[in-house]
Amino acid sequence: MSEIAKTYDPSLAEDKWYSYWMEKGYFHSEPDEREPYTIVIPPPNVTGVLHMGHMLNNTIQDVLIRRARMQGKNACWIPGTDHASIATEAKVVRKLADEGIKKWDLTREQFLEHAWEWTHKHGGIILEQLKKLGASCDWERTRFTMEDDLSEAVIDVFIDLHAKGLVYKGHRMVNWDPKALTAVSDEEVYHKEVNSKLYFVRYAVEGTDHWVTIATTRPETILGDTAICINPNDERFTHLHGKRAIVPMANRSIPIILDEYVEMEFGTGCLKVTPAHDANDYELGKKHNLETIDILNADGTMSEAAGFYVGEDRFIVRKKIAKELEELGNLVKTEDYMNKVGYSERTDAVIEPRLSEQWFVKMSEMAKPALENVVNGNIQFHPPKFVNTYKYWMENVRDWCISRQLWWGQRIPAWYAPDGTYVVAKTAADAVEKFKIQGSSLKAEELKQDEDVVDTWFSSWLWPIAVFDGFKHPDGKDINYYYPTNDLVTAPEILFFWVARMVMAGYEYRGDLPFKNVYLTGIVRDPQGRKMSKSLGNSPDPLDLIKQYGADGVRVGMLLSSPAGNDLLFDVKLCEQGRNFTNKVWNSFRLIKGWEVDHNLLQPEEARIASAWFSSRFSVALAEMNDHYDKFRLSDALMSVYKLVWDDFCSWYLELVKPAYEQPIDPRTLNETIAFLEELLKLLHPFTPFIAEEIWDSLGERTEKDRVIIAQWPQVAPVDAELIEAFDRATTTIMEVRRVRNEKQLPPKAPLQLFVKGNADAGMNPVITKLAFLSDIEPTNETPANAASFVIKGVEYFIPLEGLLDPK
RNA sequence: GGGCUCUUAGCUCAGCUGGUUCAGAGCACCUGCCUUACAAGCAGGGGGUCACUGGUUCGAACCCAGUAGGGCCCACCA
Repeated sequence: MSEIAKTYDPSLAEDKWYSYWMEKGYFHSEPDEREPYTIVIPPPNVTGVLHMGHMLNNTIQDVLIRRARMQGKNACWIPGTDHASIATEAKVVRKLADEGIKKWDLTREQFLEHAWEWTHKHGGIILEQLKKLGASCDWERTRFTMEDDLSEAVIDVFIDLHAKGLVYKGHRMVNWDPKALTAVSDEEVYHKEVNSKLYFVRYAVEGTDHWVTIATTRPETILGDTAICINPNDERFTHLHGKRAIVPMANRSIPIILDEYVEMEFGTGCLKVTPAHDANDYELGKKHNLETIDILNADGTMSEAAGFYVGEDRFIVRKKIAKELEELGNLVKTEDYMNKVGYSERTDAVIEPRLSEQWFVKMSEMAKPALENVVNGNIQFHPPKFVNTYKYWMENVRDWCISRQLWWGQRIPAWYAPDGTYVVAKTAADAVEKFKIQGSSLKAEELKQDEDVVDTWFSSWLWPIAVFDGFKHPDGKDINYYYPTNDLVTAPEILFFWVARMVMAGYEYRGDLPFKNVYLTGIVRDPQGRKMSKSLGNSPDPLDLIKQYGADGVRVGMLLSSPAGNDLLFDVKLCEQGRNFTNKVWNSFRLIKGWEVDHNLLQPEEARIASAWFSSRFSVALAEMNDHYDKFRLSDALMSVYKLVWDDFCSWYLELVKPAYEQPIDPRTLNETIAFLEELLKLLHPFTPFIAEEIWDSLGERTEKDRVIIAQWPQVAPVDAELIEAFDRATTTIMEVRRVRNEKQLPPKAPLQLFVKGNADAGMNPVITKLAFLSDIEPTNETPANAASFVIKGVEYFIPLEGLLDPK
C-alpha cells in the first residue's frame, strides 16, 4: 500500500493517458456498421484562447461523446476553428498598428498575408488547450472555416442561393463610423445616454395657412426630409390627411403620409421622415415609396444634396440650422431631452446610420422548415424554454445581411463590369462567360470583384455539412453516415446567429435537420454574478485551474450545479470540490489495493448482504443516471454518481466490507469489490476520464482492448427493492438511536442494546453487528421492551429506545 | 417598448401528472475528532411563511389572476 500515494496526483495520469488514447486511435472514427453518434464542435475563434465558457461547453460535449463511445456507438466529435472575420481582422489590424502599419497602406493581398501569418502562429493554440481538458475529439478530422474546401463550399452556396433568387443585393442602414470611414457591426457600437435637445419645428401645410409641428433631435436632417408622417388614428390631425407640407429652408413640397408606426403620445405626434438617415425612416420610406435624399458625406459633413452648409460638419450645422430655423420662425421651441446615441467602439465617433448597398439572404422560405421542425419536436432544445424565443424570432425573421466591409473572410463572388452591372460567378473566367451569355464581351481584366467578404456566420451555418465534405461530395460516405449529427452544445446567445441558420442550411442542402438535440449552456459568471470578462479580470486561467486541480477536478467543477440553460456562477471552490472527489475515489482504490487476500476465508455474512445491497443500489443509481443523461441533465447525472461513490460505496459498502485492521479479506468479497469499483469507474469515466483510466489500469492486467474509455456502459440489473428499503430502515434507525442518545446527553460511547427476533439460528446478524459497530451500539440477546424495529431478509431486529434512558 | 423567463435553506439549484421520498440535494456554516483508505477526511448538528396578495380545490411550492423584484433576447422610439 505504501507505494500508492495518499493523495491523487493528476499530473501522473493526464499526459500519459491522453497521448495513449490518441496514439491508439480511440478518438478516431470511420464510418462502419455501428450506429454513429456525432457532435460537431462550435468552432472557437482560430486565434482565441480558452476561456471558462469553452471549458464548460467542451466538458459537456466530451461527457456526451465519451458516454456514447462506451455505449458502443461510433462516436465522432469533429473539432475545428472559425476564422471569425471581425474579431480576427481587428486583432491583425491592432497588431499591425503596433508595428506602425496602417491597414489602408496595405493592399488586400498584403493584408491577407499578415492575417494568414497570424492565423498560423496563433491558430490551433485553443485546440491544444482543449486537449489538456481531455477533449476526445477526432483530431484527424480537424477543420477550419477558411480552409480551401470550406471556403469553396461557402462560395458555391452563395452562387447557388443567388441563382435561386435567395441572395440579392439591397440597401440597408449600416452603422457608419465617419471617422474611420467604415461600416461597423452592431456589436462594435455602444450606446450612451446623452443630454440633448428636442427641437420642435413647424412646417407649412401646402395650400393652407396651417402648420404642422414635428419634434426632432436632429434638425440638420430636415434637409433630407421626404415626408411627414402621422398616425391615421390620431384625431387631432385628420385635417392633414392627403395634404402636403413644405420643408423649411429647402422649400420642397413633401407628402403627409399615414402610418401607425407613429406614436401619438411622443412629441407632437407628427414625425418627419428622413429615409437616408434613420433606419426606421428608411423602412417607412420603402413602405410608402418615398424619395431618399442623402444629405451627408462619408465623413459626416453636409453633401451637395443637402444644398446648405455643404462641407460643414453635421454637429456644427445642427446649431446653425437651429438658429436659422428660429430666425425663419419655424422653430417653435426646444426641450431638454435625454436620449441614447450610438458611438463607435473603435474611434468614439458618433455613429451615423448610413444607407449602403449590401448583400442579403432571403429568409422567409428557409425559415419555414427551420421553425416547423423545432416546434414539432424533431429538433429538441434543452432546456425547452428556448423554443419560445426561437419561435418568436423565426416568425419575425428578417433578411440576413451577409456582406461585411472586411478583407478577412470569403470574398463575395460578384464581378462588376465597368458600367456597374454584375454577375455572380466562382471565378473571373466564369464571370466572363456569364457576361458573354448576357451579350457583353468583357475581358477578365476589365472585371472588378466585389470588395466585401461574407459574414462569418455565412460559413458557420454550413459547418455540420461542410465538415463531412457534404458540398464537395453530396453523396459521400462520411456525409451519408454522420449526417444528421446528434447533439449540438452551444450558448443561447447564438441561437439565432448560428443554430437557426444551421437548421435552415440543413433543410436547404440536405433536406434534413443538422442535429437532433440542442443543449444550451449558460453563461459562466463569477461568484458575484458578473459575466467573466478580460476587462474585469475576473476570469481564471483555465490552464492554471487544470494545473492546480487536475483536468478531472475542473471538469467536475464545471458540471457541478450547472443545469442546461442556467448561468453558472463559477467559483474555484467548485474545482476544489471536484478535486476532493477525485481524491476520494483514489483513496477507495488505495484501500482496496491494500487488502491482503486469504484464500481460506469465507465471505462473512455482512459482506454478503452489503454486496447484494450495493449491487441493487448501483442499478438504482445507474437507472437514475441514464434518465438524467436522456434528459440532458448532466449535473444531476454527475451528482448521482458522486453520491453513489461517496455515500453508498465509500461510506457504507466499504465500511461494512473492510476487514479489521491488518486482517486479510476473503477472495469473494475482494473480487466483488473490485468488480464494483470497475463498474463505478465506467460511470465516472465521462466525467473524470483520467483518474478512471489510471485506476482501471492499476486494477488488473490490461490490454489495448481493455480500457475504460471503451469499456461497455453498465446495464441496469434487477433491483432488490426490499433489501434497499430494509437497509435504509436499518440505517435510519441507527441514526435515530444516535440522535436520541445525543438528545439525552448520554456519553458518546454509551452502550446501547440491540435485539434480534425471529430465526434463532440467525443469532446476531453480522450486518447489524457491523451497523452497531459503526454507530457504537452494543448488541445483546435480551428481550426488548420498547424498541424500534426493522427487518432484513425476513429477520426482525429491535433497538430498544427505552434502554437509551438508562445506559448500563 | 415587444417577446420570453425566473423568484424554494447563507449560496447554487432539484422538486416530473396538485396528495405517504413534500419541504429536498450539493456546497457553506457550527460542534467534536490528525481513528488504522482518505483532514482533499470522519462523526454529529443548526438552518426555509417555497417573493407577496388573493382565487380554484377536500388538499397548492406546483393551477389561475394581480403585485413587487431579477434575468435574457429583439427593437431602440423621432
